[in-house]
Amino acid sequence: MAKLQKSIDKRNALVNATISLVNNNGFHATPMSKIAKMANVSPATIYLYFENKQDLVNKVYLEVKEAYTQYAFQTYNGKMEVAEGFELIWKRIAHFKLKKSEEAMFLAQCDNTPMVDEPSRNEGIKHLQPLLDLWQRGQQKGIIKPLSPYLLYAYTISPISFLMVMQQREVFQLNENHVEEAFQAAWDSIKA
Amino acid sequence: MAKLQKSIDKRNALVNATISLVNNNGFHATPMSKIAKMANVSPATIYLYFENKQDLVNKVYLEVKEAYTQYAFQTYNGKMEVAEGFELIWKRIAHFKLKKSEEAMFLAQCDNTPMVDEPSRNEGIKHLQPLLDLWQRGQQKGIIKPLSPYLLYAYTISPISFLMVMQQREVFQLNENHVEEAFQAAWDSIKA
DNA sequence: TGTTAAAAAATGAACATTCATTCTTTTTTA
DNA sequence: TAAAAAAGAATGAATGTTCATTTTTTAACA
Repeated sequence: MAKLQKSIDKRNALVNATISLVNNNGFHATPMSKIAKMANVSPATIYLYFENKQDLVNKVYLEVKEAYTQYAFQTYNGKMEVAEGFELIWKRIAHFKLKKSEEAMFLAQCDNTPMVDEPSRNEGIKHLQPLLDLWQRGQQKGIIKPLSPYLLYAYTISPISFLMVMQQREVFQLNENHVEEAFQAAWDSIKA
Repeated sequence: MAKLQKSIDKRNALVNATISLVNNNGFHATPMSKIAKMANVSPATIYLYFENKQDLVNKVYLEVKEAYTQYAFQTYNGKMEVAEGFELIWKRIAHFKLKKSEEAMFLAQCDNTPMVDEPSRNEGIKHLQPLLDLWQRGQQKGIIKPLSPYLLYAYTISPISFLMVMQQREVFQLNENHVEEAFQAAWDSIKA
């Protein structure tokens, strides 16, 4: 009786407040009290939804990562042609990073600092498996250069992260042409 | 008479302790007391060398950034051929990021979080000017594609940052072949 | 259907701790 | 020996977390 009626809205508010505050002030300057205030909730309430601050940030990280890969692979299926699949995924990733920049920014911070703990970070890595599988398939068919997946990732995905940061800092405004150019550069650098 | 006899060794120890602790624990879990302890110094002594914690991290950031670009442009001069100059700089940057991974890691953290303040971040950006000049020269000569410097940076430099992180996490061991491959991919993606 | 009591959720204040910074004293340097 | 540098203890503010209490929800029963 009466289990799990905790408000999903309240939880979402906490997650969003965490993302926003960490993006703007950094993890070090984001006290629980501020998160609570922005979510219109008492500080104590956070502890009904999360064990502690570390658990909160871990969970937010994993959920955002999940949303990210969910978005990236949404319209992809394993039977597509390699080139077609890669273009699809690449553009979905680019779209996510540029349109959902709050989430992408948060991920960048998590991926470049020890603010999430090791287990959660390892968990987060697994989500990109479909892309790794696609690359492997491409390599077997001789469509993609026989390089380590880390190199493939470096050439194709990591540039988008940089562009996202520049975009976010309003130092550079990307348009559709840029995206197409960037995709071509990415594809050219890994196609056999 | 007796000005500036403050020990440069002590200052260096503080800088190095900051880099190491921030890399391993994050800014949020790096108290002044720990920095002092690792540098074999009293907490109060830090305030003889730096105004406060923010000033400390700003200065460390700028000094590491300085060392980075110093290293990157060490053997470059503005009269080199564009292709030659680019290869030189690119490889120096790669070398720095992979060999001096402590410093590179620290920069990555600073560049992806609000832990350094806005003025210092802007100051840090200026240091890459010689590379931007080289690109402009290359574009005038028709050697380099007419793309925004942000795109050029994204295609050529930012992949190394990703590889550095993977290297650091011991998830992937780069060798000389990888570096050569990565350079070729970078150059191919921007040459006209 | 309306009442009620137990359970869950939520809260604000309180707590212990940690932290950045400063104060006072001692040590080192010139 | 005077001035700078360094140290350690002290301070006050801030922070993560918990506690005691109130409010809301749920569901059994009249």
